[in-house]
Amino acid sequence: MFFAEDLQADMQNKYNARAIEREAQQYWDEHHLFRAAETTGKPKYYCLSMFPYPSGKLHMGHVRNYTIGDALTRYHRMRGYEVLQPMGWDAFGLPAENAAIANNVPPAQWTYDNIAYMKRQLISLGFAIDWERELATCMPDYYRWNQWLFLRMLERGIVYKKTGAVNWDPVDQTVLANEQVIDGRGWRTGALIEKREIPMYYMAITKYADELLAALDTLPGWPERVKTMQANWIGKSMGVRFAFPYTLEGKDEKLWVFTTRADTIFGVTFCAVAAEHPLAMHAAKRNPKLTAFIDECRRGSAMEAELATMEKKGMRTGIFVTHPLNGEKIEVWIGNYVLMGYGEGAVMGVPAHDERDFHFARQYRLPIRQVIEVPGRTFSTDQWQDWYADKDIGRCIHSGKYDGLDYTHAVDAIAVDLKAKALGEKQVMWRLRDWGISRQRYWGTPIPIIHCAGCGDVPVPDAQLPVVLPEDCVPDGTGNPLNKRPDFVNCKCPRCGQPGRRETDTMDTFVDSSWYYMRFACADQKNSMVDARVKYWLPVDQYIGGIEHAILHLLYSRFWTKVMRELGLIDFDEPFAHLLTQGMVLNEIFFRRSEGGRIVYFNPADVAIELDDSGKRKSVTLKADGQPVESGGMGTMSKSKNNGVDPQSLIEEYGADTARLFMMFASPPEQTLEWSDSGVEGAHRFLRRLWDYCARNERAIRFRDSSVRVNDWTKEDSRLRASRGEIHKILQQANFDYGRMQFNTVASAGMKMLNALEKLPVETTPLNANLPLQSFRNPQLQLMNESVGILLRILNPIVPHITHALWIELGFEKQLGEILSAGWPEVDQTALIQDEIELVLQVHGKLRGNMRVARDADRAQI
RNA sequence: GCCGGGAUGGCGGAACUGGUAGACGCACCGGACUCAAAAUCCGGCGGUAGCGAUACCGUGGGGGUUCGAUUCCCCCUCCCGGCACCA
Repeated sequence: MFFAEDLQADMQNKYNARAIEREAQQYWDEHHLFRAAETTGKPKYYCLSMFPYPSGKLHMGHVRNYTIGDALTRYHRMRGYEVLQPMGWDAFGLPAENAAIANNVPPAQWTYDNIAYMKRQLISLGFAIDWERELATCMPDYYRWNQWLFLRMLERGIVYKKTGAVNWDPVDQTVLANEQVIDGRGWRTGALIEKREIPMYYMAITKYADELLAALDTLPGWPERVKTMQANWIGKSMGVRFAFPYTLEGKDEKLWVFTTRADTIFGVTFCAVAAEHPLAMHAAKRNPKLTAFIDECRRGSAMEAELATMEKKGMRTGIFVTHPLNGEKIEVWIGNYVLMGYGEGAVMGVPAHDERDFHFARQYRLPIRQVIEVPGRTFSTDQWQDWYADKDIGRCIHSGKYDGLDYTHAVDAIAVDLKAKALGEKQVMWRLRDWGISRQRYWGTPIPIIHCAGCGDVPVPDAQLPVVLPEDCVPDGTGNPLNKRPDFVNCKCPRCGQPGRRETDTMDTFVDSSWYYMRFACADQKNSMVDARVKYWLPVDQYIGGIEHAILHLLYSRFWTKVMRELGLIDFDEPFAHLLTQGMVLNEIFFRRSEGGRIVYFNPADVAIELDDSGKRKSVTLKADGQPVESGGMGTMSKSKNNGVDPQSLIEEYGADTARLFMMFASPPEQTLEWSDSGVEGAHRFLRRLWDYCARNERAIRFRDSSVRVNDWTKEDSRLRASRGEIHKILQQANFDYGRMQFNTVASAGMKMLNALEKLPVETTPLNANLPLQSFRNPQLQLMNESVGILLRILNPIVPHITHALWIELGFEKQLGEILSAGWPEVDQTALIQDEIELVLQVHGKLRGNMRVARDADRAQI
C-alpha cells in the first residue's frame, strides 16, 4: 500500500497534482525565481493585484484576482521582462473589531493569525510573488508614513478640520459604520440611529478635482467604463451660485443656492434648505413642530441611495426671501432631501422644470410656473413629462427680458445681471466632496495630533513618529477602546509641555490602500516613505482588482499620487498605467421560506440536483431531508446567502492548477464568473489528458534532431503541413488573446492544441518497436517536439506547476532552459499559408454555400 | 432614485474591424472497452418540418440603419456593481 502524495512527479505515473505542485513550489523557492531586482537591465513590468483584507481565509474572488495577476506576471516574465509581483495585507479595518467583539480576541492577534493562514494558501496556489517585499498596513513601519504624510498635508492645508455627520448609536454610545446600520437601527442594540455632527479631519480632494478629471484622458490603459464612472463621480457642472436676499431680526442676510438651471430662475416658487442649515435652526427656535421635523430629518440615513429613494418631506419655516430678479417673496422650506454637505445646503425650487421639485410642489400644493416652452408640446401641471427638464430643446417664457432665449444665452444673461447686483455669478460645481478620514475606531492608523488646552490641536513632531497603536485592546462595541487607555491618551503637549490629550480617532483604511503599491518598491526602507526604487518600478504597469473598487479606492490612490508628486516625493502623475477590473464570482443561491416568512439559505454543496434525459433540471432538493428547495438564481458568493465555495477544499481535492485553469477558462476576466462543480471536473480532466498524452508519447516528444531544418520538414507532406499550420494558427490566436487579456480563450486554445496534437499523423510503429529513433530522422517527431514545446509554454502562465514538471520530464529544459526563461514561442508565418482556402457565398447576407479553392486560384478559375 | 455594466443552445462561454452564429468546455444521448462499475476512447448534440438532400426560425423584448446586425442607433424589461464609515 502507498499514499498518493508520496509519489514522485514521474512521467509514467498518472497525473499527481499534489506531488507536482509541491515539487514545483520548492523549486521556485529554492531558486528565488520571483525575487525582483532593479539591476537586471531588462525592461521592468510591475504587475499588481489589489492586496487582500485578511478576513480569515481566501475566497474565490481572491483566487480569481491573483490567478489573473499571476498569469500576466508569468506571461511577461516569459516575454523577457523583469517582473515585480508583490503581495501585502490591507490589515486595518472593521471586521477585526467585530471578530474581537464576537470572540474576545484582540484585533491584532486575529489579524496576524489570518495573515499567516492566507499566506500559506497563496503559496499553495503557486503565485509568482516576491515575498521579500511583503507588508501589512497594521505594522508601525508602514503606518508611520500615513502619519508623516498626513502632517505634510496638514502643513499645506490639504488636511483640514470641520464637522461631518456620523451614525450615532445612543445605546452603545458609539459611532457606527453604514454597514452596521440596518433599517435605521443599530445592528447590536436595535436602537434608532441618529445623525450626529462631530469634528473630523478632511483631505481636500476637491482641490484636485480638475486634474483628477482631466487626467482620465491620459489613461488609455483604463477601461472606458471606469473612466466614465470616475468622471461622473467627480461630476463637474457649470452653474450659477446666487443669493436670495432677506432680512432677519433687522439684519440683511442672503440665502445662497447653486443651480445648473439658472435659465429657469423665473419659475422659482419656493426654496428648500437642509435640516442643519442655519436658517432652519433659526426658524426652529420658536417653533416646536419645526424642531420635531428637524429631529426627524436627523434620524434617517446619510446614505445617498436612501436619500434618493425616500419619501420627500418638507415643512414651511415661515421665513421669506426675495427673488433676486423679479423681487417676489419666496417662502423657505426645510426639505429632508437637501444635503448640508453638498453645495450650499440650500436649493431653489422650480417645480415646472425639475422632477423632484414638481412632485414636492404637488404634494404640498405649491404653485407650478412654466417658464420654458417647446413648440408643439403642451405643458400640464397634472403630469410630469421628461421634456420639462430638457435644457437642450426649449426657450424661456414668462421670464421678462429673457423671453425667447435658449439655455446657454439665458444662463449667460442671467449670470451677468446677477453679478451686476452682486447677488451671484457663474461657478464651477463639483459633485465630488472632500474626503473625511477620521474614524472613531480602534483598529486603524492613529491620527498624529495632540489636543492641548493652551495650544489647541498640535501636530505630533516627526521625531515622535510613529504614534504606535497599542495592540492588546479588545473592543466591546461601546465606543473607541483607545479612550479607555490612559497610557495612550495622556501625553505632553509638544509645544508647551503641559499635559495634553492624544487624538483617539484613527484614519479611514482607504488611506492605507492609497499608496501601498509604492511601498512595495521599497518595503525595507526605514528612513523615508519612498526612495529611488519607487522611481524605477512605478507607475504600476498592470493593476488588477474587483470592479467594486472602480471609484473610491482608485480615485483616492490617484489623489494621493498627486499630493506626493507635489511634495516632490515622486515624479509621476498617475499610479496605474493599465487597469483590469475583474468581475465578481457568483454561485447559485438556494433557499426555503419558513412559515414566519423567514428565509433560510442552503449551501449549494448540500443541495442535490436531478436532471432529465435531455440534461434539463428536474428537481432540486436538500440532501439532508430530500425535500425541495427553491433556487434564487446567481448571486455573489457571500456569507449571508450561504453560497460560498471554499477554495481550500478545491485545492486539496484537485490541486492549484485545476483551480487556476477553471477560474481562467470559465469566463473572461472582466465578466462575472459563475461557479460550476462540473466545470472544475472538466478542467481537471484536461490536465490529466495533457499529462497522459505526454507520458504516452514521451519517447517521440523527446526526439529532436537539430540537423533537420524546420522548413524542410513539411515540404513534401501536405498533411504535416496542414497540422503544423493548425498549431501555429492556434498559437497566433493565443498570443492575440494574451495581448487582450482574454484568458478563457487562451485556455481554449490550449485545449484545441492538445486536440490537434492527438490527431497528429504520427507513425508510431518504430516507437512501439523501441527501435533507435535517431535512425528515422522523422519529421513527424520533430513536429511533435515543436508543438508540445509551444503548448507547454502557452499554458504555463495559467497552469505553471504541471507545465513546469512536464517541461523538465520531457527534456525541454536541456534544450531551451527553465520554462520561465525559455522565451515565448514565435509564430512561423510561413506555416500559416494554406494550400486551399474556403470561400463563402452569401446572397443578401444569407449563407448560400461555400467552396474550396486553391490558394493561388485566379478570378477566372473561381 | 442616480451613475456604470450585462443578457447568445440544457449550462459556462466563442465569434478580433458590420460578413459562415454556437469555437472550446460542461451536461446529456448512443457506442467501444469491462463480469460489472469508474476511468478512458469514438460518435451525436440550437429549434421546427422532412427518410433525406434541404427549408424555415433563432443572439432578453420592440423599432431603426445596412446588400448583410450578437456587433451600430433609439426605446423597454430583467439582472449585477457603485453611491462617499464594508473592503
